[in-house]
Amino acid sequence: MAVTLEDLANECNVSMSTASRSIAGSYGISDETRLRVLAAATRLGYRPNRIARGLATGRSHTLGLVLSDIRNPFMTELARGAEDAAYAAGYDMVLCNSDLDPEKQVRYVRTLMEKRVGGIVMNSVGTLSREQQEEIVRHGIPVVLLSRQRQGLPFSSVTADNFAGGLLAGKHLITLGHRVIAHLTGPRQHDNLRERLRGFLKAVERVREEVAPVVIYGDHSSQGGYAMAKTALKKHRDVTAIFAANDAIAFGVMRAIHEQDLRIPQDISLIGFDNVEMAGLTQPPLTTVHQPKYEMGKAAVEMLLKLAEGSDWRVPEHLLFGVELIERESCQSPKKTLKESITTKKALLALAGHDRSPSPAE
Amino acid sequence: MAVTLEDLANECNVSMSTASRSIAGSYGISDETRLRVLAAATRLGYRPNRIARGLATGRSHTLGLVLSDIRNPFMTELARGAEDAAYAAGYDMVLCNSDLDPEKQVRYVRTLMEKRVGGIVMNSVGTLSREQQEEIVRHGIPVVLLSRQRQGLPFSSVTADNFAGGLLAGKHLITLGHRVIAHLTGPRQHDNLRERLRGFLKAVERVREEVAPVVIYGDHSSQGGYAMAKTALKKHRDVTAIFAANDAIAFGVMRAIHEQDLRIPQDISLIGFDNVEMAGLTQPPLTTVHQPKYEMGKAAVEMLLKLAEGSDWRVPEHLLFGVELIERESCQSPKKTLKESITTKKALLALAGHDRSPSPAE
DNA sequence: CTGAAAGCGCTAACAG
DNA sequence: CTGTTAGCGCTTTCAG
Repeated sequence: MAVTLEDLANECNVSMSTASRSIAGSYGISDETRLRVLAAATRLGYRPNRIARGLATGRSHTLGLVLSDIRNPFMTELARGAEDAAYAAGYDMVLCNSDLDPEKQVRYVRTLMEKRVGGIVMNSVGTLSREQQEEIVRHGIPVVLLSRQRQGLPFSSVTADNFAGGLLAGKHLITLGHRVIAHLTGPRQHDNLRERLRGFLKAVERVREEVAPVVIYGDHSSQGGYAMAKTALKKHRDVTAIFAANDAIAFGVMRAIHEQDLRIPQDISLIGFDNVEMAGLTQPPLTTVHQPKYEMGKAAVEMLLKLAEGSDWRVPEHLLFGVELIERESCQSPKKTLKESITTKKALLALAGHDRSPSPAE
Repeated sequence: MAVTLEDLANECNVSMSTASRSIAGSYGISDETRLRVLAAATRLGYRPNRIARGLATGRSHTLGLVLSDIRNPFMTELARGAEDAAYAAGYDMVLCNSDLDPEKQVRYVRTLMEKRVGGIVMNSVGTLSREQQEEIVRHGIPVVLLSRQRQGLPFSSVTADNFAGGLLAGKHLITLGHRVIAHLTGPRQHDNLRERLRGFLKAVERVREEVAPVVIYGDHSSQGGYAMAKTALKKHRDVTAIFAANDAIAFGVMRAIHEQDLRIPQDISLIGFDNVEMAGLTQPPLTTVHQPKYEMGKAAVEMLLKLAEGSDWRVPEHLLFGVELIERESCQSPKKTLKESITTKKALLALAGHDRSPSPAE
């Protein structure tokens, strides 16, 4: 049905190899024949069959991306960076939503391996058993872990500096003068969240005698954030600031705070983590720790491609991206007097030091 | 390097066909040999090479999904529905972000065709030239348009009832008593948006003599929404309600309204469209028109699979999903007296008729 | 129930 | 510069 290379060769009275070379643009073909073949190709509407080519060359020019759920805006950004890098290199990217379900995860990885993809960017290894991970290693397919790390396996990784981020957030709140700070986070086993917590605690440590950190574990989603905030606000009435372990949690917190008829930042300061797009659009705009999500996704497939195309076996690389505090309008110093309970935006901005103009004292 | 079917066959002292049949689980193999082969397969760590299989069978068990940008939460939801349906059917899905760039679009579609995918779910046809669209038709690859329609081409489609949605939104605002309503939308050529506008205008028409609709065109993003709201609020000071053509626009509108020190819904009612997840998390939660995004994505690949697997040529199908008004807290009747400028949530809910308990009068 | 053999469409030595 | 010849790893008639 479809026109094949052989048809094309016949049409031009050349051998298949000549036709093949002309299409591929390889060396050793006279301009004249190449052009003739190319012309015939468009005339006949020839489309190379990449799967045949893949069988012959052993490379599918496809990559796999497995993550828990593309609907998470954080992942979405990673995915976009990854896809762009793949596209730039002439690769396609198959998307796999594992939902952290071990069975789906395994099935996806198997399929990818069976399709002989050039490599896999993986965001969710946690649920893979040791044995399964070793199966992957044995198979020899390049893998890079994205926003995730794993000890003891020869997988490369690209991550953000979660510890530094936690430290940054903690410091910011402390510098602002907060002394009773709640940190709302997710499951204890979650490596990234654990690092953020560690960073936060480190910040607190420096002023150990005056600061009371309260750590609440829950679901790292907006629902979880809502629930955790409710308990935090009830149990710890003296809390003046909340550090949410990610922006989704922070959104839930905002809702809870508003429901209590409290104001952000006048009554409670709030800081998030990730800097997803929506963080700039809430009321008030959320101060948060920025992770270079797009760049991380991009870097992950670039690293993967190096592994996939480099013939030699290399030791795993680990790329660590820096993070950055994005100051918006959800934090201010805790109010001590009624007077400091400022409501006009202008005054708030001035207080938060948002004014970018050169300070007169400098 | 990798163990092949031949290796497996040798190991078991059977022919390749027997081995093949055992793996595929086809009929006509004694349980005994099948089990023997299967055992050997796991023992040797045999992984079928799907690309070889694809070449032999002519089916790649892969689908393509091309959309403008996965970072748009609306698309993300479509994509997830699509991917789930693909997974359920044993297909993989390659993700293509076209950015509405004609060149990328073409390159993606070509690659997909060359990889002999079973079909393509397309959200962005608009930028394809007539000629290119016909190339696709000629190629014979199944295509279903997702959240997009195209006249004159034999492409199936699944869309939401945008007209009904616009009507719903308009009616809601009018019923609430609003008489000066602004509709903030995107480019005029955008089919879905045009339908929403049409629905809105239809709602307005019924009370033509008293209602003044003002339509503002801009960018259908939060930035665009912000900008459009600014002009709307400046030029039309009597506006009491805004219908944003999608939730992203609405988020920008919220920001603009807050910046003017106006309140939602006390001063301005706001209604969106799409019902993305974040709509339930803003302050106040956004009233909006729900599109069954996930289901639409799912339905699109199910339809595609029918086309891909059904041998016979069928006429294009068009699936139209209903929409639904989700009443949250961003709308109320326009205030006429100072007294009606209610601020407590309880009173607001009562006013908006959110109380689900049986009304005493019924 | 099992085996032999002919491809699927393309690439890649290896000769000319 | 161009043609010949083997495969790549699997499925699938067609015989037995």
